Amino acid sequence: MNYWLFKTEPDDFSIDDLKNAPNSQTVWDGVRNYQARNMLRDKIKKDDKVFIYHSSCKALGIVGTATVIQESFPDPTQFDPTSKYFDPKATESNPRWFSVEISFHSKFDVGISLTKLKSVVKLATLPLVSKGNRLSIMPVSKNEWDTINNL
DNA sequence: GCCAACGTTGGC
DNA sequence: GCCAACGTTGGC
Repeated sequence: MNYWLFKTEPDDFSIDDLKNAPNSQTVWDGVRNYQARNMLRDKIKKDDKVFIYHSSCKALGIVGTATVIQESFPDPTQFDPTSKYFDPKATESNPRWFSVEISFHSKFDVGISLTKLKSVVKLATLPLVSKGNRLSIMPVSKNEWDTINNL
């Protein structure tokens, strides 16, 4: 099993939105970065665990966890002309962007702030805490996962 | 709102 | 394939 961190802007889609979604699940769509795309397409597998991170907001931090329930399928929004994620260069036979579906697992009573994460020496390898990082999907090692869960 | 860091685009 | 210009991300 592998571990991941997904960023989301809570004004757009928060951990509560995930929890309150039908069946507490959602298609993780709209990722438009090739490095993140490759992970969604090739690496992220059913039953993998995911930290949900709130970005570009007041309370930056990890706010809960989710589980991958369906792996690697074409992101449907790339084919939808009414979607802001529509990509005219993508075709059904040659999709450019991929998604996974995740299910809510837990919401932390108190989020783990970015400041806190940056203060933990063992988490220095986490891409999230490095300057200029822009990956919206990133791998988390088992050690990092356990460390964060025990904060 | 600012701006550093990074990714993408497109001319050559 | 290089790289300047541009666009976006995202913390502060």
